[in-house]
Amino acid sequence: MSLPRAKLVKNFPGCPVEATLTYLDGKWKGVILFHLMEGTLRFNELRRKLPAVTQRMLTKQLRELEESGLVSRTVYPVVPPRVEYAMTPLGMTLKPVIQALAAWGDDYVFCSPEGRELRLASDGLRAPVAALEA
Amino acid sequence: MSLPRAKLVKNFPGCPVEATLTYLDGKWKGVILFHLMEGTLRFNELRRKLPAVTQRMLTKQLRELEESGLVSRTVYPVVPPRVEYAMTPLGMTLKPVIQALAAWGDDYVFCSPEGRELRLASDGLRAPVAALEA
DNA sequence: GTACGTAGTACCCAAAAGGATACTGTAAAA
DNA sequence: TTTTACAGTATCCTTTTGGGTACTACGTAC
Repeated sequence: MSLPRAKLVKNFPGCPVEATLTYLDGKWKGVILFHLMEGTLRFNELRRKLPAVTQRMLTKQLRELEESGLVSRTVYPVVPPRVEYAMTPLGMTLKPVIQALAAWGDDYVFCSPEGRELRLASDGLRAPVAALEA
Repeated sequence: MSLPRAKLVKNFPGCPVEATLTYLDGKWKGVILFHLMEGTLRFNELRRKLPAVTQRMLTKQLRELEESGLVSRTVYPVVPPRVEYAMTPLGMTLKPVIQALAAWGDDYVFCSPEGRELRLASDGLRAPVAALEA
């Protein structure tokens, strides 16, 4: 739950930024939304796209997204169970936001060769393009 | 530090979104960036804009932003001390992201009248049609 | 008859994030 | 002379977050 963060939103201007961040908060929400933007996925399909997430965590994040109304959860009463996650229309309105986040990440964030660290394109800001080609 | 989050970024596609989020993480970074986007501020000026933040927290968040290279810190060796915080050119590249976050927050997030809760515009989406067309 | 895939829960624990409070030193103002 | 403003640190404590492991039920495939 992100209520602690939410609680103080009204205390300052600039809050729309924090307000949005409140809903994107949690280690996996970003990726989940990113993937669901491209289409409905079943629980384990999603899980396979996020090799590092545990079942518990995925469930938790999905529940939070569902509670926010950004993602819908449809249970088909069959056996074996079939549960589908999809963006709601409201969730879809986040598309420009997700795209902006993805674009900036693409341009300015590097995973170091070892893949264990993040780096920003810090040197004086030559073109983002150069950063990408490199 | 957001390294735990960073550590797994390379483990999945969609990571540019998470990567960006990594740098925006922390309860106050969003607002701080929002305010600094509009101009340089001294420590206590910033503090007055964020009535709810403690000194310790503000310092911490600013240090992290500085370490990321998004914000610069300039100390004038006078007494009483004068320290100015400003966006770096790299930080400025976040402007579209911050704007996207702010726009979505403005359109879809409400603080309840009592100001203690966040709500999303959930009812079927009468809101900004333009956002949907995009 | 055993294992597999489905979509989860329950329980416990470690780490990280956030917060409260008190303290620093100097100079100018009241 | 006491207070105020400045920009922080240091210490301790609580809350939140995230993760590990084990467990469920059901039906099908081997």
